[in-house]
Amino acid sequence: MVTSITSDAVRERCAHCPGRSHSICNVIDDDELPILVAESARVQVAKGRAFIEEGTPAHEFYVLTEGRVKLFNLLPDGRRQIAGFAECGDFLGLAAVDSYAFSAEAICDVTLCRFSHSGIDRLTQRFPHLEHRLRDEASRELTIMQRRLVLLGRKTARERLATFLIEQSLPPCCAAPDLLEKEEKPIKIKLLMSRTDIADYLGMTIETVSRTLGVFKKEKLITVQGVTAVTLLAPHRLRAIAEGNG
Amino acid sequence: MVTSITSDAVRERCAHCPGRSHSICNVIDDDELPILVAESARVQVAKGRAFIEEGTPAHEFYVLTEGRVKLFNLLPDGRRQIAGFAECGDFLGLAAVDSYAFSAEAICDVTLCRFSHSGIDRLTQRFPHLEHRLRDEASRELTIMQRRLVLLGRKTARERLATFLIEQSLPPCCAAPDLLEKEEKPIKIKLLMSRTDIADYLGMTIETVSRTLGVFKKEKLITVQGVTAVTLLAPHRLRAIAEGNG
DNA sequence: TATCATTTTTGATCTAGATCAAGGAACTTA
DNA sequence: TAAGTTCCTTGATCTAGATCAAAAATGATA
Repeated sequence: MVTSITSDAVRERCAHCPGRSHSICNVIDDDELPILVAESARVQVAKGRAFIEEGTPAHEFYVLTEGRVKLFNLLPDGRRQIAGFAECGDFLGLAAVDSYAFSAEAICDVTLCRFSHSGIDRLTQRFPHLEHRLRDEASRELTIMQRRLVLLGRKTARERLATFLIEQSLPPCCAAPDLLEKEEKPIKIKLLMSRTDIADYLGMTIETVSRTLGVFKKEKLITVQGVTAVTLLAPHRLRAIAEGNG
Repeated sequence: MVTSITSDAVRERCAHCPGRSHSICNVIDDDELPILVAESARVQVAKGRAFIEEGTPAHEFYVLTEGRVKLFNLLPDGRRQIAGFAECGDFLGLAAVDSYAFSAEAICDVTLCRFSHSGIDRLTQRFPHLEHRLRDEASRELTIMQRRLVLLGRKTARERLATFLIEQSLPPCCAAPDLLEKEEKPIKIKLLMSRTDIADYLGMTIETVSRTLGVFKKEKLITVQGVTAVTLLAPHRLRAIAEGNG
């Protein structure tokens, strides 16, 4: 009786999980969810807390189910490069050979599902297509990385910020700015990260981020409400700038 | 009789393949090589020829078995970011969702094994651990990407070039500069790519590459014979510079 | 509601690295 | 061996973005 209740509760956990549809979990049928649940643990991480540290042995994967997380690397003197902002459904931990190649810190209060490597091994044994799904996930990340290299290596501050704004305007799981509709209504976005985070993500300083936003404002490309709310007035022009035209 | 000869010849092809031990092929037993061969085609690409073009539908993977390849992205106005230089044993094509996220061009005459996606699907069906091996390969690439983001986003020209020289001094398949012996004898390396390629890899200009090499020469960190031969006189100092100290 | 702390914006100045412009080397071709 | 080509180095100058320094806005605390 008790186990049955638990099992139901546990299935609920996945069934209602906001990450379910986008995450790797979407290759597991509903009726097999208990197996998934058995191999995972729900974890809460408070805003500002790091839960993966670069260089430590990688024994776990995470599926982000609620909140946002920043992934980053540090140089010995404190210079920081943010590799990305993970959101609901994202799979964390692929960028690791024996130890993690990055650190992860919660931007707000966060919920994750933690899987041990051995747990994932058991799951891939049981659900062979999960392994393929993981490869897909890795491929997706690699394509994102390619674009990021171009951004950091070859784009101007203006182009970087435009790219960032466009990225932020895209729905989760759609990481391809080019493949988007050309409709021209303003897009409201909420920046959930600080200017410092934006700067460290784009490889620039907070001052340049601030100034460039100022320029966009003057050019009527955006309006800013408060600090975190931005409206993209001319998404297609921003997209052009992001791609190196404009 | 003929088929038997072919089969032998074909097995030879893999058995003596310089990429065999490092590439994904190393998860296939010798006696199963014919299956691998049946799904692959040997391809030759002449120096300077591109064989993967960013944005085109991704239907194939490649294993590089001889020569070197540059992987890159272009902006519409011609700015170029080289994501990496592939070498013997490297697996190409993971950074693709439906279409390739990068272009690939032979730096010298090159030999590759081409696999169709469907061929790889058949192989992973037959050899389930191959799928895991592909994921590993992707993970390895992702860790390299992390380091590259730091380089492009946060390192100085000096640090970038030091990183590059150290990278080039590492044996193929060892992509972790930190994990290396501290021995201090000079290391001779051969740069197989042009200054332009180096610049586009490091996110700088050829002039800065040239000047920074000049600085390293003056500081007795390196000597240069001709254009392509470089001797690292003080690898550990270069390593320190690469990591952001020095 | 006032005070303090933090974050962001704005301004003034500086500089690493880009750009522009010649020279040199090194490779090709005849 | 000479004459192009192409690639690399070196020098002079410029500039995008960094750094330094306040002011303004936002948010937290009491």
